[in-house]
Amino acid sequence: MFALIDCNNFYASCERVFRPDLVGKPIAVLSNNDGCVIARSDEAKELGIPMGAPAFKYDKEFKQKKINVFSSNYALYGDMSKRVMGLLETFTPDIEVYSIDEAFLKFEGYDANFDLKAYMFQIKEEVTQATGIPISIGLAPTKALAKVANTISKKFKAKTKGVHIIDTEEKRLKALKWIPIEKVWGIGRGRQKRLQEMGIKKAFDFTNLSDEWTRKNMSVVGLRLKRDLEGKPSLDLDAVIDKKNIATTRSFDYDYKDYEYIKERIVTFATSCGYKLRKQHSCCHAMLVYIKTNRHKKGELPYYGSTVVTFPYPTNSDIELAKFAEQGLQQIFKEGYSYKKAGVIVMGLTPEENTQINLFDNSDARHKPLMKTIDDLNKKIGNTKLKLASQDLKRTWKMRQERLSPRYTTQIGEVLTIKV
DNA sequence: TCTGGGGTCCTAGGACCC
DNA sequence: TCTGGGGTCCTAGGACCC
Repeated sequence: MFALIDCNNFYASCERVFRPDLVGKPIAVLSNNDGCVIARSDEAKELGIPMGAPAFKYDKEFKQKKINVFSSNYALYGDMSKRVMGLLETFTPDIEVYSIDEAFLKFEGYDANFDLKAYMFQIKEEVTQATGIPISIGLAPTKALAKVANTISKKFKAKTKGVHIIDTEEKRLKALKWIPIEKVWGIGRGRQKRLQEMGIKKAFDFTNLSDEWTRKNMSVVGLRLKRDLEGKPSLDLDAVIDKKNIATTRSFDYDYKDYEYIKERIVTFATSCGYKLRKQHSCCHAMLVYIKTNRHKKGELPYYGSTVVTFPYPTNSDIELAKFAEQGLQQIFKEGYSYKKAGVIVMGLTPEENTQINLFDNSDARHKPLMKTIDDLNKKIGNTKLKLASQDLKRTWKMRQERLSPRYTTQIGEVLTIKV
């Protein structure tokens, strides 16, 4: 059996852990730059705050409805996630951390007499008790069905108490006849449209299609999904492996035309990728650089420029990455446009140790100890105090975060103080 | 003025190999 | 007239996820 465990309204719940006065009150969490709503508590959902709502359009409503609004606090969410996942690992060795707030657990070889249902409730209680984060659990013979079960557990919270199990054919059919096709894991906008045109409304209708049709029109991905929904396990736990791509991309606070400004941003994104690469002991062979104009602005010409720079050698040195990033930018930058967003994605990742030595062109060997020194120093004296000369020294990761909560669990200066 | 960021997998087609 | 058969690797683009 597979369990899909997911944290309820995760970011909003994290904010609530250290603010018990907010229990029962509406909470909304904003994206980077305080752009739009990316998480809501149940209360905020009931007040009609939609997912993705642009913050500047909803400011009045936030005030009127007394919604507690927060900037995203990834230091807090990341740490809370680690705590939850760490606890889940104590219940089974077979676990796949699927996202910051979700994990699949696999239960294999349990005795028929073993009460998995009671075990699920035990997990739920222990996690909530130890972290303060409420969770929901779906348990079923396949991953896709566990996802369905999880949806049901949340939709009918009063009845399920946050745990739903699909362990009989009857329950499977009931679930599939209930769940709308667009709510099924793996059915996005494109496939939903096609299926609905064919009159398919529920997951159950989808499972009635032939394997041949599904394979032909939805590739093996669709077919695996269909089998999984039929209760024939076709998706297994994915091993946790190092990332294959690493990206740093940001929207700017305003639109910018100036090459020097964009260059500084791109270089900073490249060094951020370098840091993430070194952290997982990888080098990269190539880098995609892109810039784009503001798609929401009317009357201005839209432009999207992107290019892939391949390197003669793999590297994770900020200095070299910055150089390649600038080369890429020069290829795509066009005067006269106002840019709103840019990004750097490093690709072709290889392990740091066994990089191939090239006869003529190699990463500067001196950079390795230099980068280590920089990383260590930054760790000691504060995040990204030490920078490349091509970065702006005054700029401290310019992001609007006007309603940021304290980093309660990762900064000693920001832990809760108790007054006696 | 203000609209997020970071990933994965699959397929088709081209280039190239023996 | 008739023009093999089987691979690999890479890239771009699509679809999807949280």
